[in-house]
Amino acid sequence: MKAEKSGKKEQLEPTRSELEILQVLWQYGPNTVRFVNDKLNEQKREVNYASTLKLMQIMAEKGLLQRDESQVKHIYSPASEEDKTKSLLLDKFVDSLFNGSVSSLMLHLLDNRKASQKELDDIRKLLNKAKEKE
Amino acid sequence: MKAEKSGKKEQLEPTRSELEILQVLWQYGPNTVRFVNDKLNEQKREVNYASTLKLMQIMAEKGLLQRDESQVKHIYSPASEEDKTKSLLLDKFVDSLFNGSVSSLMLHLLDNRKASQKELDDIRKLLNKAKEKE
DNA sequence: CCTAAGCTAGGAAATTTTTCCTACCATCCA
DNA sequence: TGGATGGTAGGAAAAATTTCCTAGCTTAGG
Repeated sequence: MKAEKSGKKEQLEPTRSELEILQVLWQYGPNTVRFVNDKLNEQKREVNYASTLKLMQIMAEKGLLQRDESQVKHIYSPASEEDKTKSLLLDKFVDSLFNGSVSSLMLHLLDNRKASQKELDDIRKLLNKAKEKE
Repeated sequence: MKAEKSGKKEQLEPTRSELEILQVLWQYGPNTVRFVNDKLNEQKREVNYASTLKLMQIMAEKGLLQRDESQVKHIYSPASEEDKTKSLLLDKFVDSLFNGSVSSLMLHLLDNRKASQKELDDIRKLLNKAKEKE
């Protein structure tokens, strides 16, 4: 166990599989295991129902998900906000790969041609907005 | 085994620990296990020499590292270019977290205040350069 | 009421990743 | 020459992650 047993609910990093589940819940909102499992099978890959169930139970234990047990079919939802979780992961990613430098990250993105023209424009707008705020 | 035994040398994703090692090699260039292990202990966390050795051996087997055995002290270097590996990881990251949308990623970065003023300027310059190329 | 269908929970096991003990080989130098 | 030092290799095993079998409970339908 890496996490504290009690006390601080500091955000912890989801694993790969856990992230897949979070994505479904982010996209479709709080839902049952059955629903999530179906979506995983549609959108990602074949997974057994019991596997998804187990994983979501574990995530609830870890505090990654919240669970409403008032119904027979438990409803799970992300415990932390989507933005917060993504930002955490993003920070770690930038730190680990680009030494914390966002512009260095951008450089790679541009080289990649991963960004379309429209996206470049969007990004420009974002930057201008950010500038206005100052 | 997920990887092919032979044939295509398609790029495979380094694990977390493997990434730490790559980072040292990227930063300092080809080096010995001893060197890498020392840097890991200085910069990251405590690791046993044999662990680092083993991991680097595995990475060499996988094709993540190249190894010069002509000396007693083997010299390891990344098998793939830094940029290429980082771009691969970046692509996967953007796909998995932001549905492939770079501007959505940027939005998060800006909200994060992860980017300093200077960095924002740098990014603007990058974008302008990208624009000129068109 | 009985049964089929669907759900959760509890193991257990398979896989993947990480760690490190230990044997053995080479080199340096007293 | 012989011992200390420092290197690689080969297991083995610990730890973390993922998978899924199965028992037992609940509910809806006939």
